[in-house]
Amino acid sequence: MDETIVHRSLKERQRQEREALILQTAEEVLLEKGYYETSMDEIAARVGIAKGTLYLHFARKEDLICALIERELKATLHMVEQAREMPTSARAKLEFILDSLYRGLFAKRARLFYVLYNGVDFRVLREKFHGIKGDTMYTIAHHLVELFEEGKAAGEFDASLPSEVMTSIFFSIMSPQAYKHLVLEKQMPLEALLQCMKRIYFKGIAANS
Amino acid sequence: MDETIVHRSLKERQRQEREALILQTAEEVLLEKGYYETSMDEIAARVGIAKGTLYLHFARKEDLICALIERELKATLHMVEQAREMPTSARAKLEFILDSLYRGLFAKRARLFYVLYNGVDFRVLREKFHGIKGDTMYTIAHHLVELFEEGKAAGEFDASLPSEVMTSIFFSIMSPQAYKHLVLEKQMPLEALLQCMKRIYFKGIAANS
Amino acid sequence: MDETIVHRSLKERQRQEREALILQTAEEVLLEKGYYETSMDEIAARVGIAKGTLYLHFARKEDLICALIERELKATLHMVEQAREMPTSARAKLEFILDSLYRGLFAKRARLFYVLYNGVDFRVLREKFHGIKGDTMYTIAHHLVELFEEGKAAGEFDASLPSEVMTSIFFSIMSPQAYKHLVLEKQMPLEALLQCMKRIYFKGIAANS
Amino acid sequence: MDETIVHRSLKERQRQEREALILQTAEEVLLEKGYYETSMDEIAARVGIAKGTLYLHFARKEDLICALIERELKATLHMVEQAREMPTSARAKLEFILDSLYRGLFAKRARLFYVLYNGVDFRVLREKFHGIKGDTMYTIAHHLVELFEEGKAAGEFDASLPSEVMTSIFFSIMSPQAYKHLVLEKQMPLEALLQCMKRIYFKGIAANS
DNA sequence: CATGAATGAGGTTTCATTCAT
DNA sequence: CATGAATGAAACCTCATTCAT
Repeated sequence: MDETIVHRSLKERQRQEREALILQTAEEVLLEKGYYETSMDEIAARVGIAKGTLYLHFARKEDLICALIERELKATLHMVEQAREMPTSARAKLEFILDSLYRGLFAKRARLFYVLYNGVDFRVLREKFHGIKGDTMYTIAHHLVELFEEGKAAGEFDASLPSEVMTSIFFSIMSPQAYKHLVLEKQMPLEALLQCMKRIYFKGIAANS
Repeated sequence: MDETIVHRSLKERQRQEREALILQTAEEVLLEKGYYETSMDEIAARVGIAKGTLYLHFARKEDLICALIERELKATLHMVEQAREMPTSARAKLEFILDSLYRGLFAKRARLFYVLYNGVDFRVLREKFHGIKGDTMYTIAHHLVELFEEGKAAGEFDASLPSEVMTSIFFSIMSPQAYKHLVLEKQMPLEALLQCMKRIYFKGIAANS
Repeated sequence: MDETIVHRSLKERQRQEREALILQTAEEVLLEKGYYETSMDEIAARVGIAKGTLYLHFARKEDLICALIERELKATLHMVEQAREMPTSARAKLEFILDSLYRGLFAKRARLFYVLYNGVDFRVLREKFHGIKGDTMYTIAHHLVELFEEGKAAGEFDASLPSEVMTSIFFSIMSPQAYKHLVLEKQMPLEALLQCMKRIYFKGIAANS
Repeated sequence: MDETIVHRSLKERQRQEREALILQTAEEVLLEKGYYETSMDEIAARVGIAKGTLYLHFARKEDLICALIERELKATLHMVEQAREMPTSARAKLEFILDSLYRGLFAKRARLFYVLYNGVDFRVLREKFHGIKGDTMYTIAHHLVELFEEGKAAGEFDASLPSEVMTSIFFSIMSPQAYKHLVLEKQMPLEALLQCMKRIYFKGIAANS
């Protein structure tokens, strides 16, 4: 019996490891090629498994992408929760979030997140996706709203601005295009761009002193 | 002779009208479904013509989309040029541009423009597309940069911010997602959203007085 | 009345002239590109008429090609009849035919004729084509058979060889591939090739002296 | 381990068998209808597989046809090499080649070979095709040239005739049209036709004794 | 379980032919 | 008559998904 359990949990762990590998790989391909140019064949090949095996983990291409998105959203949520627990000003917490999202070669996560929130790609996935939104995405947004409320209460932010709008702009202010255009093409240092964005954004929402 | 000319110009006008209708329809489908989910079949069906007829006007799907994009970009450029000629402050001109882009049911043009500037779609079109970008898109961006310089010179905007960054944010600040989430789902009036965006943005880039 | 007739015959002559022009052009395109790569569009464009006009003359692409073939066959028949009337030996007549067919830049006629007789292209046209074969082509072949009989009677050719076989080989001995390979690629003079072919062929069918 | 190998080789053998079946079928359709009238749909249907399966074996229609051609050319080359090794006169070797090509219901191979060497089809394939020609086809032709040289040296053939011309005629002497006309329509026995052709050809190129 | 060959719906594109002007 | 825009059948090819081994 025990052996069976151990065996099962071993199998199960292997399964989860492979699933993680699939998600990792899918993410890479997705960011390289975009949703429609990404084929299940290529993902399977890059992972080093058969296409059929891919379908043992994710019954549809959609499902794979959704799992991917959910994974990223959960990691993001975790990061946002970390930020909320920081013993600093609301602004500092928000800056921490921005930095986390966008640092590290304009981290994959940020690009994925952007694609997710602003993207025009996954149009078809929207419905399914909404299930996730109502879950993780909504929680993230809610944390941010609370952070903005927190900042307003502390006199940091302009209380006459709706927190939802502040959240929306927060998520759209630094687009991958800006990164591509300014950092990659025009050679602007990422840090400089981030500082600039923050200056504009936080000044824009600052309380009138 | 005259008759021939009249006849020709009639045919030509009909042709252009139909082409406009195709572009119009393609735009709708494109915005509804995205590039990859848009089929030539569906466009033809919606226009009410045969597939072959579509190909008389646009030899490839690519060409149709590019024509579409070019049309919108040119119209946008025209609008931006109008703004530049206005006898008002730089900020007023920029507000005019924002209003033009985003008013009217979050005008299709804005969404297309957004997709165009921030999109992760069209990955395949990039080459051809670059011809357009490098041409019209670049000119539009250049006008904006000059508007920001103008505002800086007039003491309206913070001269220590790079105009390119201001331009990037200007284009990404109001994403279709914000519109969907706040206006469509949360029933926020578009005008209120626009005012809010503008307040944040222009305060964010304002000169330190 | 008379005027009508004159008018009609004028129209009719114009019509025939145009038809000839169409056939001429079609022949050129056909030889350049082959049957399947030749489009009615291109023929019409090269002739300088509308596609619809083409269809006033030839109701189907097949018909145009058949008319073309028939024209060439009739010209060939005419030439063969000329040969038959020559006051020379059978061999000289046959050489005249070979020269006529193959001289002049490996005359279009020869290539068309070859395509026609040996070609693998017009497979689809075969049925329709057979109607022509049974008409003109058959007559041509018959003339050749008679020429061979004539030569046999005169002791020129080997009487134990069936004239039909002699005819078949006569038509296949100089393929366009031989021309392409030897004359165009290997720079062999056409005359030398022709002489060579004739030497082999006529020696091959010569009477045992 | 062994099982895996066996399994693999079984799969591999099945794959090759199917590929052979596809080539076989494609050959039939090709000979019946010609390149342009042959559709991948029809080949798949005749083989009894789905269209997609066809594309697992041959990524493009072109590739399928080329594989077909290459297969035939290689088999032909093999046969020619066999002939060269025969301890007989050059003429006997050449007769062996002719017999091999044309016997057996005017073997498909001969027709394909003819189409290949003399065809006006495949215009589009020429580039890819040239790779094959320049490779296998050239080798075959070269063998023939050497056979003719051999015969000349042995006093069998007329040394004043260029071997290249002899080769060209050798390949064009027995056209599929002759076969159709004489054997199929006029009921001439294939053997008789072959004998006749050979008599004419070899007498034509014989040395003047 | 893992595999990957097989499937077939669906997409783009071409072009002979028709027909309203 | 002449025109050429419109048609739509049919071809090639891709790829998510299934399923026998």
